[in-house]
Amino acid sequence: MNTKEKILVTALELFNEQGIDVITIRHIAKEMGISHSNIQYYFKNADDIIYTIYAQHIEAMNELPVFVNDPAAGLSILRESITTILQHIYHYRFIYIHFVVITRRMPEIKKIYAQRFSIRRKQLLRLFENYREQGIVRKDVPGDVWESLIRSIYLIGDFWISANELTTGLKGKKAVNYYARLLEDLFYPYFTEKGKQLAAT
Amino acid sequence: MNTKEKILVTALELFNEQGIDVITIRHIAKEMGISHSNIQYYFKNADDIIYTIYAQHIEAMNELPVFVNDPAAGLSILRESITTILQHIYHYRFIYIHFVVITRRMPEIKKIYAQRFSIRRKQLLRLFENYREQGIVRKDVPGDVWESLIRSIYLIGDFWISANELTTGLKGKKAVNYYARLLEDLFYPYFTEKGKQLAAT
DNA sequence: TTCATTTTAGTACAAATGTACAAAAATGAT
DNA sequence: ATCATTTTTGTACATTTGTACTAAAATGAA
Repeated sequence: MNTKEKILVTALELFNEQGIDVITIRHIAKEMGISHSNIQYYFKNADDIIYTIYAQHIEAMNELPVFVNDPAAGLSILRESITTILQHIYHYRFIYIHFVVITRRMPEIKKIYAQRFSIRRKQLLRLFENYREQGIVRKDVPGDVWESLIRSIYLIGDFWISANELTTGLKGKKAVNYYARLLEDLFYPYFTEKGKQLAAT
Repeated sequence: MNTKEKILVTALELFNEQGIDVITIRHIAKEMGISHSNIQYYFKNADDIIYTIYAQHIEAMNELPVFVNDPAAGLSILRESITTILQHIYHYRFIYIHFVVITRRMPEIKKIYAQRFSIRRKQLLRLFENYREQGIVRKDVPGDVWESLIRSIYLIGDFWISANELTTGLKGKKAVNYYARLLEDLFYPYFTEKGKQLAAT
């Protein structure tokens, strides 16, 4: 691992533990045992590091094979997709803790975020349609409500990290599992009898 | 309005507009046209102001007559309660933007938050039970799922402000109405036919 | 009016941060 | 081994912020 990569790893660790309002380039340098000028050689400032880490995260997320939609898609796809995504989010949790502040300082990130949302929204809508056709979820739910559900899923997906720190304070897998379950429970009332049976297995 | 009150009002405005990571005591003083030492006379530091504003907010919230539960409680109670609460949250929106950072710096706030959650949770559980007995919502939903629903409502309630800034960027009443609707839609699949009819009026 | 108290202002200082720059050290191709 | 390039370090400076302290101004009771 070269210096640049080490900086990114150390920065991620410190940001996750203490927050971007506390950690400066000098802290990262001290933690690594190098001079802060050395970090400056690779990154203009702390925001530059944050941006790079965010880009890494988004790239990793975009490459995930989640919500893949084959005609006989089961509920495991939904479940596994949720867990995988939450794991990635947990790994980069500082981003979500400081999401608004980060986007205020770096508006480009907002655009990247909006693109991702748009893609995932369509994926989810298709998956739900698929489930409807398979009789796994109810057919009597208006389109508006599905749209709202997707918004809610996204909102929870983006801020469960913050909610967790505010309340239960779960760590690692426990946190991921707890909030994966919360998201799954959001679907419960949409299941048909068939859906419930499928969900119980 | 005396100086102390003016400080709180000005601070709230600046925090809401620009964030606690940007606004210092000196900014508030400049905005008010007074010396920063004058602010220091009333508040030890910026955190002291934030804490005072938070306490104000919680006090106002605790006095709200929301989720009141009479035997024939209709859906309007739920709806109006949601809107009222979201309005208050919007007024103090900077708190929710910086919630984690604030609680990290002032752990007492976490305790106050936990108390509030516990009270509201019971209120909501009772209201749901009431609705179940009235046949407004379904009786075939496990207790776990109700618990999850409350958690989700709370999570969205605490972070819709952030989500809004990240995406739609709605202002004032438009924001409140949009997210009130989002929360209401969360209930949709729980309604019985009677509930749906009631909701449509 | 006098005088104690409250309120406001001015100033000063240490610490931290972002930033810039020059020099030293390390690296690697020839 | 030489030398250009890359990497790393040390230092310095302006700015901001929290904080403390003193003095001035305003207030109000006697």
